[in-house]
Amino acid sequence: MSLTGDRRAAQPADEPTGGPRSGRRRRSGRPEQPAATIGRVAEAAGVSRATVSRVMNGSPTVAAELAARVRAAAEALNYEPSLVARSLALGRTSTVSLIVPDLSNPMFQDVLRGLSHAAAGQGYRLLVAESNENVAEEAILAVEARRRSDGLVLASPRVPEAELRAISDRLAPLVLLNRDLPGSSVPSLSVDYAAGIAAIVAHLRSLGHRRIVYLAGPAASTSNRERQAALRANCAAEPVCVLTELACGATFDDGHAAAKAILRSGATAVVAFNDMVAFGALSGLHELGIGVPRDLSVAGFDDIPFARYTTPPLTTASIPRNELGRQAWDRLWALLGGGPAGHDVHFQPRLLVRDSTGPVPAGRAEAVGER
Amino acid sequence: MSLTGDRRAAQPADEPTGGPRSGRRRRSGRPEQPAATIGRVAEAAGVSRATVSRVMNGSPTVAAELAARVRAAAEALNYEPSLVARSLALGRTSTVSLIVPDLSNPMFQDVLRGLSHAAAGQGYRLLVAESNENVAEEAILAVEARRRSDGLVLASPRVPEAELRAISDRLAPLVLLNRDLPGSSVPSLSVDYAAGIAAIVAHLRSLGHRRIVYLAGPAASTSNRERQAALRANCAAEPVCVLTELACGATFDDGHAAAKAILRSGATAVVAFNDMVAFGALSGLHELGIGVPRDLSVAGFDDIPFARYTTPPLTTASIPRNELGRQAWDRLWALLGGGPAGHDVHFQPRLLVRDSTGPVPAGRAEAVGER
DNA sequence: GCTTTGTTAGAAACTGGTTACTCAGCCCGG
DNA sequence: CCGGGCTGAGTAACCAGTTTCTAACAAAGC
Repeated sequence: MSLTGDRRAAQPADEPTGGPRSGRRRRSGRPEQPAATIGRVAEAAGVSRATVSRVMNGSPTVAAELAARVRAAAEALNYEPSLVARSLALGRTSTVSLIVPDLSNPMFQDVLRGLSHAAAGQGYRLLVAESNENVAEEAILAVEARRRSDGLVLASPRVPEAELRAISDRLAPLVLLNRDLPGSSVPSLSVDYAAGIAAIVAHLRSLGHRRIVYLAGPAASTSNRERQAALRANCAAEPVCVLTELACGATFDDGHAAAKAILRSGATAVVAFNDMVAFGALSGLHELGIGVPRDLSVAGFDDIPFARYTTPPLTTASIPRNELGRQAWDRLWALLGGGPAGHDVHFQPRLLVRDSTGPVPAGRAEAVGER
Repeated sequence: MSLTGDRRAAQPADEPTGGPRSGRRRRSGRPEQPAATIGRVAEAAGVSRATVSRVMNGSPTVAAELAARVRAAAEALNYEPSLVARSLALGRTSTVSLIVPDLSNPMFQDVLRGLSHAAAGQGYRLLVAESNENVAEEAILAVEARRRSDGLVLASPRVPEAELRAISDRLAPLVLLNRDLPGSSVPSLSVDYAAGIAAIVAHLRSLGHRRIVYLAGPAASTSNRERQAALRANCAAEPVCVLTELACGATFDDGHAAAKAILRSGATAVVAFNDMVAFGALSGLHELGIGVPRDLSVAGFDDIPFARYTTPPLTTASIPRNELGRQAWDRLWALLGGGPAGHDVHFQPRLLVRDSTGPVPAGRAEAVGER
């Protein structure tokens, strides 16, 4: 028995010819040829593997005639370089990962698209994972996703800061979405929810509203906390502003269910956690015979694609979701090149005044002693 | 110069200690340790690489004490096995790819989610690519995505059949969405659009409608062609059915713009290419003062999440989008195991009768000589 | 004509894991 | 007391590429 024996030598010689040995794992089904490797192409072309590699990578240091021969051999064998082997040799996978809490959220869908497009421009592909299910394992998921790729874009509002800090260097190159890691050098892109809320409140005030009800999102949500805090701060700054808060949620149905409570609050304007909730509120109020914006004004947040099409079209704060993905790629690309990632960005929402907000109904402005 | 020289020997010895050599590519930023390899762990634990590998993979043939030592060494070095090297050795990446034409389409968003979840259950991750941009390169994209992973789910309505057939064995294991490859063994999951259209038409007929207008989707879209063909067939089967077709599109705005043409058609019912178009039509008709379903009935297709929330809520045909993704994974998983993929599935849409369809207005039923 | 320079292309080391095979050591029965 | 069976761990081949170093050869210069 040969000491240099191929460990597959024990397999039955089931190849019809003495030809190429079969791939380790063969699929059932089609006859399927043995998956050409660089070695087999080299053999067929009568050159070394190094030369094949050079030809496949367009190195100019190969004589034209030889290169043609190699290409012909590659073609004939249907050769495709193994990207895994290439990744190993190069130490680079040309893949980046994106982790989002919830793929059904339009926000992250657009981030996904923006990131995917931008990354594709540099030949990078995107690995996607949703962390919705097991919040506890979010950090593990992040580490694992990062290991499969060259970099990570992480939108993870729920991982505790200490834990995130502990693994942040294992995740680098890393770009954070919608949260930051104070004192670290991890680039972070976020939306200035406070500014968006401020714009909405200013708009409502300019219409004369002094009593506002907030339909709060999930308590665990960072973005809800930010929006809520901004709302409180903005109202506190205005002596004649009354803010009511209703625990609500993040869905259409949550907003819909809140309609009666909205009326009971006595407010003249509704600020919803997001557009879906606003949308639900619109629907619930409609069923109660309340006119919007005639009797009550309603504002959302996010500017999801459908916000333009509700009846009435929704006043909301728009955030550049695609841009968020694109810029995340810019940051990550910079980090991948070893350079600095550029400044953090705090995206400013843009107030979109549509038809769901209007002046305070006559006779209700003085409810809190206005003027 | 040593013949066994490390090719990195020429690099400046910038390590602060004589310690571990640095990783080939170092990032700027954090100090960053040298990325432990299995060899370094083996060295630290005083065992062979084989033993480290066995410990990391939970092989029971390692003495408990030794295993503990290895684990301690791995821990101390912050060792994480390279998934790329692992993939190369195992001939398996534990990644599958999904290619969709358009990530903004709710249909594919749900397929993405369903597939991602299902695949995660078996430890597989998902690589996502959108082929929207360059239709011409869709086939190339598919091949490339497939090469980075172990299998492919392809929703590619526009690649010509001949071309798809030509590359289908390079793409295997492959699962097709919303198209098939007759005569091949490639599993295919699709939606029976014809059945959905038939259900809608039957519903409209039962309400007395005999004049239907179809707001056609993009001409290049396979699903539009199927819906259109089914509509023609269904109407042809009914002697007293008049079908008008309007070139429209796939967006809200397309539907909105079609409102006047709808009225001119004299039809009593509208069948839209999809929900977005129906939604737009609803809006446009509303602006023209047309009551739905009082004056005109409107039906959509797809049951996108918002269809429940339009005013009036949209009658439409629902397709099990998540299920499509899940089943795609089932098929792919079977193929990855080398087994047969199970039967093709033709998902049957479910008619959801909501409020946007109603009886033909009095006085219009006889427009085509009914009864 | 002989050295110098410049191309090419090959040999071999390298990426970081996995695993078939081998063998040392131990326990036990004959 | 010796051979056989079992266990645990090491050796080395292997996955499929990339790249450094080296050497052969040709052309150019002196």
